[in-house]
Amino acid sequence: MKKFLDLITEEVTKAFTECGYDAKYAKVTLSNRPDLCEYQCNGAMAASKEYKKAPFMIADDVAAKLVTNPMFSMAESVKPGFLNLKIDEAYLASYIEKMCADEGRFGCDKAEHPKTIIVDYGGPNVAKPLHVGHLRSAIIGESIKRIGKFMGHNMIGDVHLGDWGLQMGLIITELKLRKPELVYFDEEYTGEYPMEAPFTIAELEEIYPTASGKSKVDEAYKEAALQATNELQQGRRGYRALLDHILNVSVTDLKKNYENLNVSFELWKGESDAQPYIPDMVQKMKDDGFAYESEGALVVDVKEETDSKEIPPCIILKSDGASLYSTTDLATLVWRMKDYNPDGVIYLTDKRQELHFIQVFRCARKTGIVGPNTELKHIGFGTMNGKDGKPFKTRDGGVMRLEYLVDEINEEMLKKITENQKEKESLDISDEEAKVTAKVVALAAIKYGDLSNQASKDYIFDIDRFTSFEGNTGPYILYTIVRIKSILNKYHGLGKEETGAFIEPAHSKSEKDLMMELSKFNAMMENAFEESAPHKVCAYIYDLANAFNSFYHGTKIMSEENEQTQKSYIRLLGLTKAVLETCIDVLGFSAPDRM
RNA sequence: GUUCUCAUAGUUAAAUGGAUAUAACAAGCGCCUCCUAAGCGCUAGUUGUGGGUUCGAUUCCCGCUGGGAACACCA
Repeated sequence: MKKFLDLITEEVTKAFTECGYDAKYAKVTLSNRPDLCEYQCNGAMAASKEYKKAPFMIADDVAAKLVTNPMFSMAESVKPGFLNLKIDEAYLASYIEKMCADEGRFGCDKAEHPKTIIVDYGGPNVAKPLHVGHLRSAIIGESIKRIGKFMGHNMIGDVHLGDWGLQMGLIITELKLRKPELVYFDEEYTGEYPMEAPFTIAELEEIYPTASGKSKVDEAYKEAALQATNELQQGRRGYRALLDHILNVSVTDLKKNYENLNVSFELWKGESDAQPYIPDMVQKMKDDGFAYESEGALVVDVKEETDSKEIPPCIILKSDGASLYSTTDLATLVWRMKDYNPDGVIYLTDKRQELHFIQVFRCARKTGIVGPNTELKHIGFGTMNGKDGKPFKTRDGGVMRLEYLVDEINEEMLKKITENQKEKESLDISDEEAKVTAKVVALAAIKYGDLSNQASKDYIFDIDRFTSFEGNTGPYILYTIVRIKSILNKYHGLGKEETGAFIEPAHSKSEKDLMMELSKFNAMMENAFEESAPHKVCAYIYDLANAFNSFYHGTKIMSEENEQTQKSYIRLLGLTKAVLETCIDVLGFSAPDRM
């Protein structure tokens, strides 16, 4: 279905060319003066130079053509050369009606040429609990993935576990110290290893920081850990078996935590999955003459003529021959290209890693790991700060576990719902329902609070503000949906049906405003996908919720006497609800029935 | 030191080069015999600084000031 703005642009373009002006000046935009008009075209001012004519004369010409067009209820030229347009109510209603009929899509067509895009987000380390630093990657990545899916693309989310390197050696070393009798440490052992892990997730979460702490003060301990890491990488059987256990135990726990955030991954690959590809990749880089030795390390030059800053070479192997971050990321690209040949790979990390990705991307292109048809994109997000503007910490200054943060918001929300329940006893919400609802609303508060900001910017995670639930918040959006559900339930509860319903031209200003917002849906979603910008979806549903609440305030739907008009209202409500629900779904949260 | 990035109301955030810069929170005022007042309406208040490009700049370019960040063997 064509975008509303495009339909308008087509008509305006016709008018421009009929008057003898170039089509390129017929650029229509949403009005930034809603008091004067709904859409505007400023092309006359730009055209005045070429045609050596006063801008308002050009605008006058075009306006004269558009006045008689049934698409517009108003087309006027305003000095110095603005062309102001208002949409005809009947035309708008017919567009909204088409949106209603387009079930599930609401006028937003799927991509003609679906792309395969891998989204690399999450990035948790095994054996370590998720902390607030993982929140943004998970939330933003999940939303970008869902927006892409809605647009019809083949989006593949990969959690990209941090499951390689010294941390594994540390855990093995500490475990050996505590339980030397385990068969994993017996080099003579050739039998099957036990199915059950020799530790729980709670123990694992304690073992790692303990080991990490010891390695910093105990040189011999650190040496042992490095040795264990090396043996693991060489493929020592018992250690590989332990790695599998660590992975299993961790992943089970991680899945549970991500599930609570309504975040899921198609792939649970990790850094360790890239290791088998490293030797061949490195050899090829050497053979092709890209990789050379510099200061003891193996590097690939990635600087370009046009760089305004120094881009250091991409390090492929450390002086001691070991691989590192960039090696793993490059090797990961090797298997991603081999297994999926994606049209794009999107990485979500903290924006401080920007240079790393510039190096990796350039290196991947230069060495031919990634061809010219695959787009590599790094979305660097800003830091989640506390109220003081500094990185988010617990009250005693530690790193806050994600679970605790979520629990805290859940509790706040439950309090709020219980209070509301006391005020409106007619709602009759059970304790059980309140609990479930609290979780749903809390998640919306957290996600909307994050996603409504531009990803690249730092933002302030203010629990007090997010739990106050007024204004531009997730709960406000949910509340709007709940209101609509409530009316629809009442309507259907009376045994009424919408058969034969169609959208009537708006009966009021607020109803027209609501329709105008709805008409922007397809263009908004397309734009949000192209720019990987979930905050645009947030801005849209906020506007839409506002438009609905104004309409709701001024229109008594259940007491409307004209049956056909009431049906039209109900149909409009149904569309509003569906669009809002579609939007919050791509943002990664959902609405309760009551709150 | 070099480079990048950000700077908008008391606060938190918006704005493909367009008219009178948009909201929310906080402040003040009003609206529940009416579909959930977690709502609606109203009042007051902002583009760090100096230049430039343009008919027109929050937006593009250059300088300054002030925050944040990155700068080869951590991830």
